[in-house]
Amino acid sequence: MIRSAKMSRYSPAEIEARWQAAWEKDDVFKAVRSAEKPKYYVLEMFPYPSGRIHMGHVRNYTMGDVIARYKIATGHSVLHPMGWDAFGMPAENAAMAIGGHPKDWTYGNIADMRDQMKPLGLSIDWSREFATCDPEYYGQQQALFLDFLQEGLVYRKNAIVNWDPVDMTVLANEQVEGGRGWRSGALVERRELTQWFFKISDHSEELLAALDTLDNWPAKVKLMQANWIGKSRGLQFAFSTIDAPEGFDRIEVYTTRPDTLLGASFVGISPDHPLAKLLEKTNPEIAAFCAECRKGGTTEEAIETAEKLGMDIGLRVRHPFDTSWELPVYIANFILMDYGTGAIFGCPAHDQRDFDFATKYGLPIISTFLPAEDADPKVTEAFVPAKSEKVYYNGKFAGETWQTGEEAVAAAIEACEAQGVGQGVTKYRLRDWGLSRQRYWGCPIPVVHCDACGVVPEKKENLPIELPYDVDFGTPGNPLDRHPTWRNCACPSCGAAAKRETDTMDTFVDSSWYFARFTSPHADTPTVMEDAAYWMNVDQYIGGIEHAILHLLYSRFFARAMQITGHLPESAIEPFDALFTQGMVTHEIYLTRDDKDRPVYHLPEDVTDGKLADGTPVEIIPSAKMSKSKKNVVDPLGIIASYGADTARWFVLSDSPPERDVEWTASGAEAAFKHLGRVWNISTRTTEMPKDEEGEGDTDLLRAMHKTIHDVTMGVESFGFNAAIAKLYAFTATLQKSKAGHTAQREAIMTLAQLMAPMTPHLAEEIWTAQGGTGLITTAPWPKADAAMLIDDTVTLPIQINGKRRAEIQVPADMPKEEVEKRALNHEAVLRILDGATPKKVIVVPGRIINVVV
RNA sequence: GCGGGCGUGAUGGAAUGGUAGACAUACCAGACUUAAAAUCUGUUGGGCCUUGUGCCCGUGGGGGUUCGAGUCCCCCCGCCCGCACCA
Repeated sequence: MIRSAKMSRYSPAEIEARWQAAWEKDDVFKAVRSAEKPKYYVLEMFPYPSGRIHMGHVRNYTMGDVIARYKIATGHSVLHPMGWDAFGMPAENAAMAIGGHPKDWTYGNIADMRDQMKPLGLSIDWSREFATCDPEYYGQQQALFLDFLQEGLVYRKNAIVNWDPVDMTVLANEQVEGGRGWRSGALVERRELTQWFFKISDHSEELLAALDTLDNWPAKVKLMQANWIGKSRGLQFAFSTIDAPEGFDRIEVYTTRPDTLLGASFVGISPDHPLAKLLEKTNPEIAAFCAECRKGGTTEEAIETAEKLGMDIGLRVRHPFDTSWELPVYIANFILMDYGTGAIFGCPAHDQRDFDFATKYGLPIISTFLPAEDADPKVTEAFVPAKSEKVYYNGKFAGETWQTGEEAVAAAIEACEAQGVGQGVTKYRLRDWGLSRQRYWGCPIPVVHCDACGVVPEKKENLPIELPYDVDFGTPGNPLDRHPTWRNCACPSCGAAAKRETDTMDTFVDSSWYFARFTSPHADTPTVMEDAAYWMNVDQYIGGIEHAILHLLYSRFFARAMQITGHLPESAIEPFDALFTQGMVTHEIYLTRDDKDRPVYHLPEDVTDGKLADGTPVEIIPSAKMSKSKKNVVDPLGIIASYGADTARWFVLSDSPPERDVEWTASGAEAAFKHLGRVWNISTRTTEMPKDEEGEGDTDLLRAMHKTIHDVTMGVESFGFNAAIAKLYAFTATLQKSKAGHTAQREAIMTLAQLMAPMTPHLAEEIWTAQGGTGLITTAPWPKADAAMLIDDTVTLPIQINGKRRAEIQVPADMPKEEVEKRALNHEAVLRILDGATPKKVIVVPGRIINVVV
């Protein structure tokens, strides 16, 4: 039994540890399957174990915690787990930079971060914790991989990587800086390797169509995913070539704008197109050009922003509608082999990129449609109207003369098919997911290369294939490749000596099913159907908008793949019922300049009133993402030490809407702390009040209380935490000024504590106990607003004249519209402004507003 | 370059298409105090005059829809996120 000390001053350091111990002792956050209660699964995107928590974590996990605690109070059986996205490059980089081993570094960081997280008082079931680098986890991931392989969901093909020719190693995109390797500074090249792929593209249509079922996802995320999948309807057809090398008498192209076929002025192929590859073998000029095109990074951004280069390879093709019309063929660096057929036709009049290209290489620019019938067909820039806009087609082709782009495309496909020129095709931009990584600190791909049997899956009983510990990071590249013995194994098929695959998996694989693993985190199969069926789906998923596409799309694919392989029920193929994307925590940047005018950054604690300790004024850059290099960081541990976790939790929720960035300010944190102190003082005052004296305004206080219950409940349910907190501030002020009697005040302060409990659980427990509440506030039922107390007898309606507010009237809430209108028109100010004029129209929105139009 | 989002007082922000600026910070003023801190109370978008129950302007800029726009539509500017090997 917990007895609070005699209440005097609000001292979080003392109460927070005590209540955390109480929750742990009672196991209140242990997720238990229950037959009576509805379940609720709340999950925040798990962190990378960098070693230090930052304010962004505090905000993210506090939001999830508010939901979890609210759901506990509303009678749910709650699953709120935590784990670690623990594989990845930073651990290897640390090993290279400062020595040590990725495993030791990672587990050390996890221990540190767990220690930093626990004082926040989060409602997490720590018994379910795991790290993706635990062999227990990644062994099950290997089992999933083998099942996917058997189902044909995984295959091998060649793909392009960034190659550092000096370090002789593959580079991640972030390791390519301005087209050069980050360590060696060498110009990066593109190189082909055989790699493993998940067949996510087989599910393009499904993943696109199912977005419509995700009612509780932000529309922007669904839109981004839809655009990423990129479904298009176009025409695939061939240009016949003139005197081309053998096997290339046709060049297949795909276009989404067949209606512009009469504006074609050249054919472009990718430097990786089979024809380009053939020609570069014998033609040194073409070889040099292709090599030039292959310089630089592999990102779409790098390719799209690079200067457009092309080379006329001398080959000519015939236009499908006019065999006397010949077009040149260019190799061009902006054409992707991965999309369509790796070949396009260029229509400079209606595509800005083609326009720039044609201008550069002196190619003809032929208009096929115009904004108006009498518009000048001479083109000075690409005319690219929305596809839904009607335009005038000046060349004879297909469909109406005046039609939208969409109509024209459909008509063009139909016409081409009828003439035997190609066929209508639906394509998707989404590519298969390359999962091979030539790195050590990841989940080993459980396959074996046998001279006799080829690529053979490892036997499940040999899992997990564990990473060897004795590796060296002295030289760049994958230490698994260099390991003296680890690769050696017996072929699972024929038993002969064979070699292990040394590639490991993309860390996106690790994070694509962890949410399912949390439902049975220590099982010896990836999931347990019964547990998965009970806890899935995640009812509320919370994380950063930066994961809007890849992580969420991959997870959606994995849920389908796991369903196909019998690891998830059909009901869980859309694993996240509701998604919320939260904003960042930002802070001002403080800087001075050195003698060369370079910025010198200063920590917030070294700056007071815009000055350093020695009086030097600092430049201030507002609202910047917290980053170590800019020194605009606030350490949550320091804040917890000064003010307590409740203050940190309260502040990160109070100042901004959760989906937007919040600026951390010292004064804001101070204010949050003061406010919690005020609430504490009200509780103390209540306990010291005479118990049997009559007060004044009991009903007014309780009315305000019920309104607050209503508003805060709505706020929590709709992620309006900042608005909910504003209501709590207002109610605190009302309570503080109230002269109500003890019974009403006690009810008010206990209710206030309950409404605050999801945000400031320690303070809430302390007040609950001080007021004689039963049990823990954490498990006490959420207060219910009394509907009768929410209805006002009279309402104040603003009166607008021509949309400008000119007066207001008080009327009974249930007064009929006609009566309200009559009263408004007889209002003194209204009569004065109307000055005898007759209103043309009077709009009365009951309970809202009156607008008089003259 | 392409896709998505955001932009409101000195500051963070509030506002189912219906009183723009709730709530908080900061500032200023007052109470308490020998004083300071702490605490409490109050004022504060800009402008105008005739100081009123007053008028005009005001939600990045420009245009539009509507009785009514911060909110919806179009164009522009700025910032942020993503672009498939960062997590």
